[in-house]
Amino acid sequence: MRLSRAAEYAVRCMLYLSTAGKGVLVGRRTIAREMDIPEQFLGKIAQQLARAGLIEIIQGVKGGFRLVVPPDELTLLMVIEAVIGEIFLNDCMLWPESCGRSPVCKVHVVWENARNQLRETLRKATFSSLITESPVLSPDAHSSLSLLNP
Amino acid sequence: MRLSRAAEYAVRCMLYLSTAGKGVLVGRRTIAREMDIPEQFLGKIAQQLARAGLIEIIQGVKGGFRLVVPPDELTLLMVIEAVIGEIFLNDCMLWPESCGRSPVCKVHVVWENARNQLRETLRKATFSSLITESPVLSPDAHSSLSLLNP
DNA sequence: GATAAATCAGACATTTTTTATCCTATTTAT
DNA sequence: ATAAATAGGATAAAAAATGTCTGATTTATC
Ligand code: SF4
Ligand code: SF4
Repeated sequence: MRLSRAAEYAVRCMLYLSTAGKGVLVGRRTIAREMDIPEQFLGKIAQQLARAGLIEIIQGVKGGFRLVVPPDELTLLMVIEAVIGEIFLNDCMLWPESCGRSPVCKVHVVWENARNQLRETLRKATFSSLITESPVLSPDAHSSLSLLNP
Repeated sequence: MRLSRAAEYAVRCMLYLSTAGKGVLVGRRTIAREMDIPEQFLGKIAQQLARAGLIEIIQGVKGGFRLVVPPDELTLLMVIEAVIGEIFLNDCMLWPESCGRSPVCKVHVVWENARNQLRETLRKATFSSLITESPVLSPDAHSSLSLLNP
């Protein structure tokens, strides 16, 4: 029940590219060094991000990656699911037929809600909001903090 | 990013025990057969549930498992975390020192909120509510459904 | 055009996690 | 005593995650 390292690397890569700005070309080596990602592994991850249409990969001398989607349209969910596939949390979400109980199972419904909630939270996190310096509390800080003391 | 099969089996086992009622002894074989769980594997999982204080294991002829906690105090979160450990979603939740960015990282904060939200959802799901027959919409059906159409 | 610097993409290797099963010991009702 | 049941450590098999290697390809520059 944890994020894969590959997805975390993808997020870091996109943080760097978002800071550079849409369309700005950045070398793979630079990103790997600055964000503590094994360079070859980053190559593999970048392939997935490119296939998902999030970045463009440039070959040759002075090659590298460039952001295709503007940071304010790019979400954590997009980046993570580009790498690990759609989030389902429980197998019976993806294959309801794998468990005969699914049509009447209330646990199934809980997972459904949990999944929607999680994906919604990740969808709301745009990269433009993630790369801004953290000066003060965000507007919805209260609703977030309220979760800490239930 | 998916629940382990062991945790799903644990949930099913506890569903069965909750239906039987607190303190009622049920044979391991019975549970395994009724809930489609490999019996030996169920034995391993039961050890974890017992260590967490959720069930009691009785040896000998006519042995089996019995629920220690009343179903209305037993939550999905308790059962799942008894098996897979506390949910953290991202490694930097458990070990903030694993990433030097954690003190200022806004992604970190998103994961913190997502984690709290998920655990809260699972904490609200008591087994007494999970085993009731599903006749009509629950009181909070609207808030749940609203997530489906964001 | 040749060269060199960069990435691509498939195959391969290693490690970790998950999912069990085996087998002997122990417990307990009869 | 016997037999039915679970305990618990060891082990095995499978799957997933995490990288790395290598030859091919692309492209700026000389
Ligand atoms: S028992 Fe319910 S939650 Fe578990 S796999 Fe079946 S449908 Fe899904
Ligand atoms: S970059 Fe942020 S989210 Fe990723 S590991 Fe570091 S602190 Fe956690």
